[in-house]
Amino acid sequence: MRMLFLHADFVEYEPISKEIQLAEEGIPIAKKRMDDLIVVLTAVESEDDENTASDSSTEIRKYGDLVKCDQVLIYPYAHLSSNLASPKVALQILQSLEMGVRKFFPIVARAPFGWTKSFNIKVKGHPLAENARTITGQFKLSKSPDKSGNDESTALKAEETVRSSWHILEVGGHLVPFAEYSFNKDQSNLKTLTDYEFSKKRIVDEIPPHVKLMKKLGIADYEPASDSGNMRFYPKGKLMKSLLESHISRRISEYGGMEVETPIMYDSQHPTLQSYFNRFPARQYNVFSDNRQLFLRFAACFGQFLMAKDFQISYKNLPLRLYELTRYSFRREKSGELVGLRRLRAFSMPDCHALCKDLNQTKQEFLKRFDLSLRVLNELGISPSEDVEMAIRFTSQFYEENKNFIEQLVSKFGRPVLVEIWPERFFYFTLKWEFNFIDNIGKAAALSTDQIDVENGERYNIQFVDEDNTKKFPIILHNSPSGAVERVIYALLEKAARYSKLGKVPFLPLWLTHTQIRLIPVSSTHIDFCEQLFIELTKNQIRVDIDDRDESVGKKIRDSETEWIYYSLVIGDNEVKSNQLVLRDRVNKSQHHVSLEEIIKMIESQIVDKPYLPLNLPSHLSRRPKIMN
RNA sequence: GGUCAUGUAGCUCAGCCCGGUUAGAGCGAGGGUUUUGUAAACCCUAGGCCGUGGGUCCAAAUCCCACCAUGACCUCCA
Repeated sequence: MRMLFLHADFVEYEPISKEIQLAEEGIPIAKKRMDDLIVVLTAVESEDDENTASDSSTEIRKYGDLVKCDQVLIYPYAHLSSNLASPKVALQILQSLEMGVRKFFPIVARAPFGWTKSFNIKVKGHPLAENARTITGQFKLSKSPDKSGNDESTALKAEETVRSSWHILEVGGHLVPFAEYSFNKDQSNLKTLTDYEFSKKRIVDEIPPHVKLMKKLGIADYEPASDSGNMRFYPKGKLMKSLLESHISRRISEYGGMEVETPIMYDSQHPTLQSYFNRFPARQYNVFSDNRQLFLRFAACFGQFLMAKDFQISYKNLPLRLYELTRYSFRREKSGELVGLRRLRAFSMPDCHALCKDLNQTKQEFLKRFDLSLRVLNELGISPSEDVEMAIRFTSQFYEENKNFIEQLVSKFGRPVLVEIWPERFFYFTLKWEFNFIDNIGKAAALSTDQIDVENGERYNIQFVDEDNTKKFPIILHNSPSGAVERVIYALLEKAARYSKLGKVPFLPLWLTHTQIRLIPVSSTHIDFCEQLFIELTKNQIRVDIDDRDESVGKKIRDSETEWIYYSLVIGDNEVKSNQLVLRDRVNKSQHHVSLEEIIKMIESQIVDKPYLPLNLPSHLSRRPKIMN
């Protein structure tokens, strides 16, 4: 049975004439109207029976709970299916569905069966207002909610997900059904992830702490004049972003990714893109220009695939790695999902694809990228062994045929992982994994991810010439070794907040901080000496600034602390005379005598192999505007 | 869209329940004093259509209604 739920402000319908012989009798020819209701457009299919009807009424009840609505109109709508039941059976099942629904709703109506009807409906404008269901005897398919709609067919075509089974896969290959797995104390995050994915339960209701931190530290903020989920990044945040991006890009380049740049908007009528566009219309930003409907990309896939299609590729060139860091990818996520930097509508995403010759090469390449992801994430300051949990999803067929390979991934990760198994392939990929960061309010956010895509090579007509001189479609891997850059910042801030909660000193990685060392002159007469130090440190690619404001030393120290600056040097007469400096270390809460050379060495040793960018603020604090507290 | 919050100075907030001088504080900003030794020097000043619109009242930041904005949750995540 196929159903399309529409949460409507009102519906008006009027039977016009009998359409088929078996049409219901005694139907008054009069316009009917109902307000604030759920319209269930329904098509009964050939294999449907009383059970499907009963399952369907349960689905309607659930939807009613969801949108808090207690009126239902069952509206026969044959156009939903190309596999209709015979009219006689269909009417019976519709009647039985009606009976079922009456148990759950005080007001239930059914439009006459077998009649040509005119109808007028106003669908509500919220994300859940359109919802499609397919109910069969075997399993239940449900469709993700769609936007209030203009295009009904898109809602029907939209992606269906099957009910999947959940497991925990241990290192060594032991696969345990979720329900039978007992989590030990160290696995509380894995448990949280599982609960989050599986039962969709939350631990607590509060604002994630990174939202306050991103403002307080002058990293990022909401921009009320834009669409929500489009953030502004202050100088410190912009620097941090640039550094993260540059490091990620370098590692991908070392791995072999060829960096490219592709357009951010695409024609929604383009034949290759059309199916994608119609699949997720609710999540697109649309731009109308010159009578064309363009949509903003939600990933770098299109650009790279359209590009690869025009390459001349030999099997000798594979695996072929293409990389782009999108600034931006756009996803018009539902407003209620947007929180601080966790999920945005415009975000920067490293997106690296690899075209592979066959499954064998795919698996080798996949492992390589798994290592790359582990490494990158770790270098960014997010520890794979402490801060993230892994989830892996695949079809049962892929598992049966590639058990060893999957176990290899788990053993590389080194801890049990959450597994979702699909009975069939419903997406373009056969396997995907992701690293999930669990934040302080028990929400999971995916960072690194990789997928094995067996569909888009053909869809985009990307071909390579194989050894036997025939053209073939490659398998495509989709990897982001870090996940969205903004989300990395979110994870780092949440991690720092966790430290804070545990009574430790919160900090961000030294190589990402705007000021690595602050010079604090005791009085204005010491500023000259600070400037000499400044030149020396800057020459060694250390970001340094001078607090030359007319404030007390105590005040300047305090500000340095609240800005989370690792190192401060108070410069007074003693330092000018002796050349011995006293280094204040915020994280270790200590002070010790050192020389300038030692400081340079120490900082260099901590940021080794990380990119450097100069300070993105005036070097003298007296020249800086107040950006945030 | 639903539920629940919130909206007062650049920022963080108090005042609202129980209506009544000229709406307060801290931080920040401007001016001055101070030239400072490891987490907040001192003094002065300027900042407010109390989200918007209605209503009740002699009187509304305060009570009522509507709207708008923002957030959390519901839901979901190519």
